[in-house]
Amino acid sequence: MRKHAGHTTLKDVAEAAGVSISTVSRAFSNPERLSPATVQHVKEVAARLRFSVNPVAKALITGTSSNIGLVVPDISNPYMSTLLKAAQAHSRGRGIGVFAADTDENASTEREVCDQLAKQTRGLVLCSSRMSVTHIRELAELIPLVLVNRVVKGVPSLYSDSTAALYELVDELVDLGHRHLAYMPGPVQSWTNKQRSRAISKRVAARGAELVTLASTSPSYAGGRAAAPQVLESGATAVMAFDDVLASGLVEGLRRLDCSVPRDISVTGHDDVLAELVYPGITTVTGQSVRIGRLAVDWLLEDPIGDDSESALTRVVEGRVIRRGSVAAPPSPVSSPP
Amino acid sequence: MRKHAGHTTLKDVAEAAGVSISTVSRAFSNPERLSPATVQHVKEVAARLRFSVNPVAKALITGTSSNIGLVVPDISNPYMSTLLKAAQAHSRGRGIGVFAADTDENASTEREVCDQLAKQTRGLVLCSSRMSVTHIRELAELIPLVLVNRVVKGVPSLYSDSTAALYELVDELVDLGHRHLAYMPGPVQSWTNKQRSRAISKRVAARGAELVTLASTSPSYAGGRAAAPQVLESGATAVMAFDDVLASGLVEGLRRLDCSVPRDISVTGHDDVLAELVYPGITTVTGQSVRIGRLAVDWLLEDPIGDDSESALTRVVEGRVIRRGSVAAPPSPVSSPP
DNA sequence: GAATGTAGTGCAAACGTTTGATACTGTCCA
DNA sequence: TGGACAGTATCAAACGTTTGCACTACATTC
Repeated sequence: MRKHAGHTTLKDVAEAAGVSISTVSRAFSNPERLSPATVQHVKEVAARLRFSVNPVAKALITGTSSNIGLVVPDISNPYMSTLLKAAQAHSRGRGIGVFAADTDENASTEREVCDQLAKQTRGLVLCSSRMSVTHIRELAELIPLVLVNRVVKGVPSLYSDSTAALYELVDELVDLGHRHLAYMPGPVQSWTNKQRSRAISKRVAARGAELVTLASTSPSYAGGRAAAPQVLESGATAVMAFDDVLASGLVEGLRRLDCSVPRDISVTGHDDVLAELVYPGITTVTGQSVRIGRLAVDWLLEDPIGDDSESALTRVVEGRVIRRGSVAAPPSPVSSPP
Repeated sequence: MRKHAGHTTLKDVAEAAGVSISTVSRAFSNPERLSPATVQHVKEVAARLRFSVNPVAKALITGTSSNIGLVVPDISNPYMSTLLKAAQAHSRGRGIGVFAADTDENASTEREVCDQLAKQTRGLVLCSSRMSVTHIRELAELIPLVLVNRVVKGVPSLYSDSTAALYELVDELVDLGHRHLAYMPGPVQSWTNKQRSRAISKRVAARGAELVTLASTSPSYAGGRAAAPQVLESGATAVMAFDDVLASGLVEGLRRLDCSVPRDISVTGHDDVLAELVYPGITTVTGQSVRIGRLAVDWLLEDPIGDDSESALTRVVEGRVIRRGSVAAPPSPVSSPP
């Protein structure tokens, strides 16, 4: 900050321009209350002195800052980095800075980070928060909040609903002849994981097929890869993974076991990130990261004049299926010799 | 921030504890100047009132904040997200928050972002900065800076030097029999790109082989994939890519052209991120993202008592080769029928 | 020609801290 | 008994803004 070099302040500009501090301040924040001539003069002097207002002093006096915080469990997940990039670009367009923080999937780290952020930002976007409902509510008392991909009653919540898309996917798999499906779960604390799991098991049951939920692993590529033996053991002919990261890890793990996707096993992912990077491309559901990133920022910055009814506190974008090459009919059963 | 709820202040605590504001302040910032009894009493009251100091007021008065900024050209590049995570975790351990910003590979966005950040942070880590030397120097006057993977005279610069590792890689390729190598470049403004390009062409020339530098593409997976036809056309039997992202894109692009890695063409990457995710695993050079992230933070936070000699302004970590499955001997030339 | 209105500008308080200077209270020693 | 000296605690100024209020000067109205 300063100390390093004497930043120019309102006072410097005021002296140089021969006006009062308030006048300089108003030249920037409230120019219509000044004569056009004064405004122009002040702005010229300010530009010459390379003045720009000190955001921390401004934040202190106005009680609000031009920064928002964005908290994510894991920024190396491409879904999150895409969302962050979108949110950031969008905010910049509105003169708002984004304070991004990674919590390493850890609820208590998340809490610390949020407390820290709450006092320096105008609001927080919490992505896939791992905190307890209680803590989230508590935080919401302190600072405006938008929850992404999680719903907590009474707190603005924005998520991508992929129920319909997952139904569609299950239907396609069953229609292709799959009778034994598996679900590869994401982080246990994840709200989204519960949603996806529920949607899938509901539809699989409705279609009279069988679903086994695999043991939960690290929500990473390595985690997905490591789960491959477990998948084979389960006897499933199609695996629906929590997200693309797990799905692509699984595909690689299966390959190492000489099991080919989609010939031997079908695999689906979620979020449509990374899914086109691997071979074969993975059939997935869009996660709408870009759109959600922008919407979250907009909502957070919205004037809270809107009604507070429960329905107004939930916003949804719909996911849809993206078909790539990781799904096929199950291998025809080869009767093993008795 | 506040306005939403009445944050408790020093004043509130002071009243509740029956002491002066300064005493409360010192209970936190300078407890040895108070009697132990007072300190304990104040801290109890403060805890009961859930008080914690307002960082913006503190920043204003002390002229320094407990936040640092970290600026990256593209956070979705796994090298950068790994570095960010490391820097952030490390900073948190030291009570420092990290303000992360993505510049979309754009020098002018970067400049804006830095100016904005400069006034609210105690220092900036600029990763693979795309700004001009002039702008960087200008910024360094304003605020403590650490440059990562770029060297500018007079400004603290930290980078991973992979010259030796690249020499080693070139040697291995040539020793395997490759005579026609290609370099797939990264972003043109990238300092690292120049370094890698120079090291490779120097060594290839020294070994009497031929090197063609491909046209530069978007530094993304899609960019690498799209360059595959150009690679085939070049006649090279081994391609050294700027980084793993490009390398893995290229492998996929080649596969789509029915060209197998490493049977038909050898490919190497750089940074050791993503390189194990794809098939085949890509032979690469470590980028030391985690170590660099931590070192950068440490350096930025160091008391600047050290000498300012030129040598003290450069810190280096060495890259080393990681061998995976993407390198082999060139295919034996099949004489086409006349 | 006095009263009123209005546009432009300045004064000073406030935001929540930190911190050097200062005041208070004992204790100890001469 | 008085003075010196710690050890504690308070006072008040400062950081760089914003903003309600007051003030000036001039134009307009009666």
